[in-house]
Amino acid sequence: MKPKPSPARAAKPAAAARTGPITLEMVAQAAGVSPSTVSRILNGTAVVSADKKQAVDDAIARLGFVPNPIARGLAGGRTMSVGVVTQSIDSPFYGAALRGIEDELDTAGYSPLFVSGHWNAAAEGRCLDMLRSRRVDGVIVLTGRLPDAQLKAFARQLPVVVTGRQLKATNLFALNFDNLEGGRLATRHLIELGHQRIAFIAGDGNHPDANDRLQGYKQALAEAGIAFDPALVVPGEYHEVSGLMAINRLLDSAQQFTAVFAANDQMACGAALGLHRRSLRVPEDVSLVGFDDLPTSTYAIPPMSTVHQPAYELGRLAATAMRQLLAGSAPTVVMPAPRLIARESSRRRRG
Amino acid sequence: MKPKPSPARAAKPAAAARTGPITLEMVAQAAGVSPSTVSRILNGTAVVSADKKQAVDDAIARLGFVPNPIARGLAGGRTMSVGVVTQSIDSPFYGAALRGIEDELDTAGYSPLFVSGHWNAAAEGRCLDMLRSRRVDGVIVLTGRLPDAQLKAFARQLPVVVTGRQLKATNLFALNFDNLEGGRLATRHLIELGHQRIAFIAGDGNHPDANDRLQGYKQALAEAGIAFDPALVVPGEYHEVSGLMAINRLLDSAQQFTAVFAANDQMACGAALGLHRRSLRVPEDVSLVGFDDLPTSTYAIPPMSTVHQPAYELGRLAATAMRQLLAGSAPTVVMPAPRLIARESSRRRRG
DNA sequence: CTATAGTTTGAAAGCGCTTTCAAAGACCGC
DNA sequence: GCGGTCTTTGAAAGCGCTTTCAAACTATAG
Repeated sequence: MKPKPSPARAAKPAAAARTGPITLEMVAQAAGVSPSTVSRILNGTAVVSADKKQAVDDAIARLGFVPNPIARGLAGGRTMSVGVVTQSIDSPFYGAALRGIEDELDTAGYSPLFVSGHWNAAAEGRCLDMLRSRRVDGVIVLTGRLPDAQLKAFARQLPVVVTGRQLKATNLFALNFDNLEGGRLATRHLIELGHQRIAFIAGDGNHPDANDRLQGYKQALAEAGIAFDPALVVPGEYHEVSGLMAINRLLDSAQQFTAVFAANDQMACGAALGLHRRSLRVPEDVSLVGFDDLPTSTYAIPPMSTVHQPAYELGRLAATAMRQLLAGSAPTVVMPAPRLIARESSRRRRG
Repeated sequence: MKPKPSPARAAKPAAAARTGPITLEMVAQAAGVSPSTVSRILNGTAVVSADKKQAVDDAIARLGFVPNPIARGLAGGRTMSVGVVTQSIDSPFYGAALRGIEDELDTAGYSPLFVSGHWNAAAEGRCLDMLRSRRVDGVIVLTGRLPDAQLKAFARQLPVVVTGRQLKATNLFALNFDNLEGGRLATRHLIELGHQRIAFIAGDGNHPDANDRLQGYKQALAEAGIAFDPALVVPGEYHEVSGLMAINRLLDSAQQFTAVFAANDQMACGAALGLHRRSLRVPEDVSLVGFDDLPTSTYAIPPMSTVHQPAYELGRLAATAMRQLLAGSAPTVVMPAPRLIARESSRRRRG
C-alpha cells in the first residue's frame, strides 16, 4: 500500500537510531511520506490527500512531534515570536501590560520576547537590533523614548505596535491612552469635592504622557474658572521618592492647598508618606488623587483615588493589534476611555 | 594579494546583490576568506593568522555584520538564550529577580526568554517544553510548583538553576533563601520589642517557603519560651486581600495580640489596611512585620518593618550560576543571609 | 485513444551558521 | 634538499524546516 521509501531516504542511517527530539523527517518516515508533505500538512500550504494526512497526523501524535521553531525561523522566515520592548521588566505598571501581551499572544501560538529599554533611546535601539537579529515577526514597543522617526523607519522592516504615542505609518499601529482626559478627570473630581487650591505633582518631563496629564489638569482648572497657579505645580520623576520630595517642597514653599493630584500612583504614594510625616492626614487635611490605578493602590492607606489605566487591557490590545498586523489586516482595536476610581484618599473639602 | 574566490563561490549570484541583513558569507567574501574562517574568528574556535583576522574584523565593522542567533542555534546547538520560568510576569517580588537575571545574562551576551508558569505545575511543564523547543541553552526556574523529580529529569537534558528549593542533582543548581531564619528574625524582632502575643499570617501552604517561615516563627517563640498558640496563626495566600481577610478573622476571633507577622509584604499591606479599617493604629496599637522587602514597602504608611529578601541579587546569582553551569564549571554562588529591616511599623509594646 | 490541463507528491535547494575533514603551507632536522 | 610534523585554511556536510520545481498521476476533452 504505502509507497516504499525512496532509496536515497532509505540509505540514510535510520532516523530512529538518533536520540533527542523528534524531527519532521522522522515523522515523514514513520508516515511513509516525504518531508515536504509533512510540512505542507503542518502549515496547510497545499492540499494533501485525506489518507496521507491521516497517516501523518497519526505519526505526529504517536511520536509526539513538535516542530522546531528555530529551524522554522531559519527556513521560513517566521519565528512565531514577537519582540516586546518594555522599559523596565519590574515596573508595576507595565508588568500588567506584559501579562496582557503574554496572554493574548499565547492564544495565537506566538511567544513574546521581552527586553528592557530602560527609558533610554540608545538602549531601546539596541533592543530593536537584538530583536531583529533574533528574527522576531513583529515588535511591540511600550512607550519609551525612541524618536518617532526611528520607529517609523523600523516599521518598514517589521510590523510595529507602539503604545503611548500618536503616530501613523504603514505597518505601524499606535495605541494611545487619553492622558489629557485622565488628568482632567482627576482634577475635576477634586474640584467637584470643593477643592480650589489643587497642587499638581508632575511626571517626568521626558514622557509625553506626563505633559498630557498636566494639560488635563490645566484644562479642568480653566473649565471651572480657577486660575492656574504655577507655584502649585512641582516636578517629579514618576518614582515614590520624587513624590515624597515634591510634597516636601510644596509644604516648605508655604503654598496653601487642600488637595494634591499626582501624575502617577507611585508619586502619590510617596506624597502620602510625606504628608504623613508632616502629620497631615489624608483625606481629612489633604485630598490626594493618583494616576494609573496600580494594583497596590487599592491597598494603600487610605485606599487611593486614582485614574484607572487599563494596563492589562493595554497589553492585550497591543498584542491583538500585532496579530492583525501580522495577518495583514488593519488593526481595529481601540483604547478604553479613562475612568476615575474614587476611593478614600479624596473627600469633600472641609468647611 | 587576496586569493581569488574559489570558482564555486564565485559562481553563486553575487551576495552583494541580495538585500536584507548581512550574512557571514558576505563578510567572508568581503574579507577574501572562507566562511569557515569567519566563523572561527567569531567563536574563537581556532587560531587564525593575524592578517586574516584583521581583514575579517574590518569587514565585519564595515558591513555592520551581526551573527544570526537563529542560524547559530540550528547549526551549533547553542542559541545564546536561556529560558526563565517565572510564575507571574507582573509579580512585584519576582520582577526584581527578572531584572537581576536580565542584567547578568546581558553582560555575558545571553538573552533571557521569560515565560510564566502561573504557579501551576502543568503550565510550568508546558513552559519547559516550549523553552526546549526553542532550543534555549539552559533554564532558570523561579520557585514554582513543579515536582522536584521532574526538574531533575529535565536537568538531564539542559542545565537548570532553580530557586526556592533544596535540591541536588548533576547539571542542576538550587539557590535557596533561608526562609526559616528569616521567619525567626522577624519574630525575634517583635519579641525583643516586648511582644508576647504575636499573630502570624501564613503564606500559601503550597509554597515550601511559606512553611519555612512558619517554622521560623515557631522556633523564635520556642527560643523565647513563649508557648505557640495555634489560634494566633491564620492562613493567607500571599496576596493583599488575603492579608486583609486574615486580619479580620483574627480580630473577629477575639484573640488578644499586640503584634502581627505576615509571611509576605503583600499580606502585611492588606493587614495594615484591615487594621486601619478597625481603627487600630500601626504601630501604636499593633506592631506589624512583613517579609520580602518589596520596593513599595519603604513607602507604605507607616514604612514597613520587614525581612529583606534580595530579589534582584537572587536573579543575578541565579544567572551567574547558569553561566557557570553553561561553562561547565560547578556554580560557586551563595545566597546572602536574611536581614531584618526595622522601619516604622513595629515598635516597643506599650505598658 | 491520444493530447491537454489539473492535481498530488517527492527531490532538492536553500535559510545562515558550525564543524569535520582533508589539503596546502610552514618549519624542522638530517 | 627531502621526508615528516604542525599549523592554517577551505570545501562540504549538515542542523530541521520551507518552498520551488518537476515528475507522476488523474481527469477531461477532442
